[in-house]
Amino acid sequence: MKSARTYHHPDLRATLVAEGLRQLERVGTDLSLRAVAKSLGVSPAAPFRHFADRAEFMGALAAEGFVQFTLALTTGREFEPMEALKALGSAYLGFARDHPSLYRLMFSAAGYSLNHPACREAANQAFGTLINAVTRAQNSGWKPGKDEITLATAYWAVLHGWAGISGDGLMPPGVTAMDRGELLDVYLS
Amino acid sequence: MKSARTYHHPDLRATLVAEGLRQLERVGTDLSLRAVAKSLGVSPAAPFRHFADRAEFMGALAAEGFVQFTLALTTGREFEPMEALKALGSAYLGFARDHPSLYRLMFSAAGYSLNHPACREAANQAFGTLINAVTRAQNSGWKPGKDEITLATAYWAVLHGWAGISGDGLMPPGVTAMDRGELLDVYLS
DNA sequence: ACCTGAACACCGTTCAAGT
DNA sequence: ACCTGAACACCGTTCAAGT
Repeated sequence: MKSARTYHHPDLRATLVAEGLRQLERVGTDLSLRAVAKSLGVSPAAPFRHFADRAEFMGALAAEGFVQFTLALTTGREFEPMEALKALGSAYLGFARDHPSLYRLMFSAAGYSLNHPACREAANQAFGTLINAVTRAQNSGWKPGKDEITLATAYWAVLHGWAGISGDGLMPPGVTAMDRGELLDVYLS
Repeated sequence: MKSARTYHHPDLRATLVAEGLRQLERVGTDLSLRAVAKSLGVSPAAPFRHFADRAEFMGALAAEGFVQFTLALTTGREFEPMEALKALGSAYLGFARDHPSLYRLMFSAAGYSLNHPACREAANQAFGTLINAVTRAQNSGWKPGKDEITLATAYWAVLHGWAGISGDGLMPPGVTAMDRGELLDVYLS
């Protein structure tokens, strides 16, 4: 029924991921693998030649999200340490705001990120970027004496929590204005 | 086929919520309404006499979660303000740790909490408890001059982010030990 | 007023059969 | 090696019919 020309897709795996990322932002984190396949004109069973199951597919999306994330976090190297730390926070919140479903997926406990190895590695790299910025700030006199990993994790927690509250529409009315860096002044004083 | 005795359930709505909360913690946030109905010996269509759709059912679960949450947060009134603030944070993290799926559901943006009115009201009450603790601390000299709602939101963000990172299994190895209050010392110094 | 039974459109997943 | 077609068990949801 189908010509041999289109029977084998050039690179179905990559195309599925690309379309998956598109649908993720459109329909949210419970996107259907069937719908992704259908919009690519491919059979519902086709994705299973490239991903063991839906969880592995979602893990691939999350992994791709983490590399984009790390890229977005690599910023502010030209600033002085304290400004660079704020710039990183600003970039973090900007990414979460611009890719809400992707960000949510990346940090979902549904096992997408947890076991998926590529995903974990990409996440660790993102966290490494954060630690670097914290270390730089600490070397310039910020919060001396505290363990740097603990400090970085706590900073991560502020950003992660802020992104979540904001993204879930739970931010109290008066507070919305400061989601681009001023947040950090509250604790980073 | 069924006797008139068991045909009408005493209080199906409440029973559905109770069983829903049970299954939520067992199978996670993507529990099936059909499975809940089945384990109650009731037809798959029965829940729809009590909830408009699945989202409204999940909203009811989240609302129940928020009242338990508020209860858990009402603690430390006997302590001095700064200790009470830490106790609240400790209780917050304890709740998130003990009810991971419920906590996740409560803050999920899938629309469960957002529109659901009972849920929003319960969430606001929980946030009010937090603001009270922050105000008490501020009146005793903590971070003077900062807007109290902003301050409370930032504190909330630390806790929410910490709970998320911890619950998703993303906490770096060395940091796990301090999830019961010492976290706060990092920023609340 | 509340519940059932059967149906519908959807979903993830499997597997023999096609190219 | 990669994809299809058809099937299976599941799901949310609707609605006429039962109590």
